[in-house]
Amino acid sequence: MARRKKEDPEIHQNRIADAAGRMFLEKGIRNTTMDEVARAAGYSKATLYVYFKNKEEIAAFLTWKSMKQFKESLSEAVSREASYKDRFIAAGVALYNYAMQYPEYNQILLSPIVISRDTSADDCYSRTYRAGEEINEILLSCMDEARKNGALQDREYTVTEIFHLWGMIAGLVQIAQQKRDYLLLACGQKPEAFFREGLEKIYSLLEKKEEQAMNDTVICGGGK
Amino acid sequence: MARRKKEDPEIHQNRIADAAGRMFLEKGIRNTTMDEVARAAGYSKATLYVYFKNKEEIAAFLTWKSMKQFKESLSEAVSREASYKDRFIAAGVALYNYAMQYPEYNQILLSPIVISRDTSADDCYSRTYRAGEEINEILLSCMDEARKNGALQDREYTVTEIFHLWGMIAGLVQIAQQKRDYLLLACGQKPEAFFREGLEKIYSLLEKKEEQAMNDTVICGGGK
Amino acid sequence: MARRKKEDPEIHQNRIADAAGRMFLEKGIRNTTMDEVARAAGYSKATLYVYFKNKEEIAAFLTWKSMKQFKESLSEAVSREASYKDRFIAAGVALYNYAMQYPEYNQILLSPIVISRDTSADDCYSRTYRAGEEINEILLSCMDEARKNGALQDREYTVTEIFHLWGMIAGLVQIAQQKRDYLLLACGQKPEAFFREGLEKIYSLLEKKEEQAMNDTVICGGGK
Amino acid sequence: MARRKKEDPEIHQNRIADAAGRMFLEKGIRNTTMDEVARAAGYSKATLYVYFKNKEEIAAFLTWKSMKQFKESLSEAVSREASYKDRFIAAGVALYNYAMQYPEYNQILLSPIVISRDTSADDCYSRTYRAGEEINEILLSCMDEARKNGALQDREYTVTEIFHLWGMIAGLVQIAQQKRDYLLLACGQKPEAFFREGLEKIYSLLEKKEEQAMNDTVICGGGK
DNA sequence: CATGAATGAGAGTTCATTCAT
DNA sequence: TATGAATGAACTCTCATTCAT
Repeated sequence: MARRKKEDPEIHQNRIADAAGRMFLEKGIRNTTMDEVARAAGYSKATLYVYFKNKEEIAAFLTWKSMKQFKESLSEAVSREASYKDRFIAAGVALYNYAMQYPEYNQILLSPIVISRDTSADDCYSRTYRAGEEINEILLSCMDEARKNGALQDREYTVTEIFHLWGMIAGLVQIAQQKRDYLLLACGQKPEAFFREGLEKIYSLLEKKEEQAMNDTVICGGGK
Repeated sequence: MARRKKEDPEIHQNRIADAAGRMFLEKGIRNTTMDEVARAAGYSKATLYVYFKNKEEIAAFLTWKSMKQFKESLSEAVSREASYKDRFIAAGVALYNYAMQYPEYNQILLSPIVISRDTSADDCYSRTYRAGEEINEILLSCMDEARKNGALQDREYTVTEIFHLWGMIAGLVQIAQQKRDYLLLACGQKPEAFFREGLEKIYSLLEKKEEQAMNDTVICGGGK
Repeated sequence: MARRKKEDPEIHQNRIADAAGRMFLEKGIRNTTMDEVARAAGYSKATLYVYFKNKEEIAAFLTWKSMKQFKESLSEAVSREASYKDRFIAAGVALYNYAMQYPEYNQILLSPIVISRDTSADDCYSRTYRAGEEINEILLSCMDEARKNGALQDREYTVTEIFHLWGMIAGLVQIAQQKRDYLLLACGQKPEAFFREGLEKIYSLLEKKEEQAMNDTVICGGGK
Repeated sequence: MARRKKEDPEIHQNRIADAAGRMFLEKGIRNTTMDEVARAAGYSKATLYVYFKNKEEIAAFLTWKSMKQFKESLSEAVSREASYKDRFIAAGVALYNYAMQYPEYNQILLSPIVISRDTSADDCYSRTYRAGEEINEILLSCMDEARKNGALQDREYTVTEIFHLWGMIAGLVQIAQQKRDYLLLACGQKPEAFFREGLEKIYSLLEKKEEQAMNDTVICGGGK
């Protein structure tokens, strides 16, 4: 009873963020006014400013929450699949799904990072940052395990490499998402297929050479 | 005579766009007000709206111009280099440089394309679209030539593949650009180096390799 | 035609100020919202901020205008009356009437002066300041003339003295105005009569009186 | 017991009022928020409203307390001095000092009185009102005594006259206080000296003077 | 009694865009 | 064509005050 105080704020924050999230998805962040958020959340506008510094912070909060969700779906994905390749694909697909579900938060995550020197800070920017680190951890350990089991080329996988892979995959997602109509018109290809094929190519960069031997040519031929 | 009338407006458009371009680079598009653009261009604010439908169109116009510039640096890049690998690298670097110079226009190019069914239209969206197609042509013919000369795997290169490559590269650029500070801190790596390494990896996907020759089927079979 | 630009702003300023003035009189400055002013003036709120920096500036503008009005009624008052005593009384009554008509602006005038070092400035604070100086001039020259004509004690009248008189009179006005109800209840006296009597007392301080002559010198001499 | 209950709230009221008083002096009434008062007093904001109807009432309470203080310094002043003139001057100076110390409460006292018909009421407005009456008493009896001792003109001194004097003096104080900078710049005169001189002039209105005697009567007689 | 929480209301400001001339 | 002027529509922020517990 007495210790409800620590939870209360979160309830309201979530209620507001939920409403904002709905509006943001529906109309986009920029086209959603704080008045609309307030109305949708059932609070007064002033109350919004009690729980969030401003509109950007609501978006940042939702970004963080969406990232947490993504992290979970990612770790679920990599632990669900048996083969290492399937894990890789599942991870990529998780990113793809995330970007499709929350395009705007994904955009925010792709914009310049605010590096918080203060690791003890607990604002949503810091949380987002830390969530990013956790995602890196998941991927790193996943690849390391694969390497040890002989599934991947036998070298140390570094954050740099993670970022290489991540960047490439995110780039594919971006094309699949943003150029969806063009892909359909110009190549007759659905974004999922486009992404999937690209993802396989990226995976081939990691594969051990012997087994890697015989694929590829057909892929693209068959892709269409 | 008739031509003269068509040209006059362009002078003003360019004058406005130049001024806007300077401001946009300096302060970013969103943080530049139409007042500032008007002042910098030496016109009244209302006049801006005579030559451009709105602020977004000014950005679109500048995006198109920057894209033209990029197209030229790209075709220069691929024609300058002797080896096909160098051409590939040069093309990637051209994109990298472009994104560094005009991050905001690059962002715009990465956002959803407005497909103009009306190919005869002459607004800057259509022009941008057509410029995009020309860039695709350049890359396609470049790769085709390489293939014919035996530098690349011997298969038909499609727009899809171009987009795969393009997406991956753009993804690397994005990371290099947006996560610059993080890369320096977490991996001690400069963005150029990060990008360069990733670019080489992507190139390796294209390289002719005896062993690599005959695979794929598997992927495609399992992939879908 | 071409030179209408210098006048236009004034028209709107006045229109806004008029509307604001009406509202201010009706509900008081503090209880009048900018939205109400905008509505009453027939402009949008944003337009208000085109012509006035903020609410305070509207009040300052109206204060200045009311002061100009007062200056005129004052100079009319002193030029209308034949005897010097009547002039003095008329001047006091002018202040009384002013304070009754515009209590809030009078309050503003009684609050600390913003001394503008920049005499070339043309904001309404500077104008108010200059109008104050002009009022001082009127009173000074009026008293000087009276002195020369033998109606007042034969000594130099200084700004300090003007302020002494002014302060006393303003003090009476304030009591008459603010303590109106109390005066009626406790002394059964109407504010006008109360003020009038006090004013006569103050005037007696100036009157030439053989005996008073040297008395005063001492006061002033001994005062410091 | 019954008394105890009456006293407890006062403790809190005083604690709050003290804190508010400190803030008010430091930042002015308007610029002090209830949050600040609450923080300074060590209560929650809502608790402020348990002990005071609203912010204005806190100011009114402090005004009353400051007035009590003034009443004491006034009665001390008039009883301390031997000569009646000195008493008069001391009374004026007491007001001057009060206004300098508590400009905002002084302003409040100069604003329209809330006449409480209900003399049994015990809110701070009534208390302030009664304190005002007591001050009037002090001044009246003081002047009456002076008259009886032949120091002042031999006539009945009324509340009206007290208010005349009071108004004039308060007017001088106001000028000395609010126009301080102007006086220094335009007349090179310090506010204290300015006030002192004016005060002496006002005193001269009361002095016994054979010739002045009947002059005054007429004025007052004619005034009504 | 004490208070955490919520809020109505309004100030101030910004800006892209429109419109009459 | 060019533009001065006006404005709708926000966002951001602040605060006194209320109310349920």
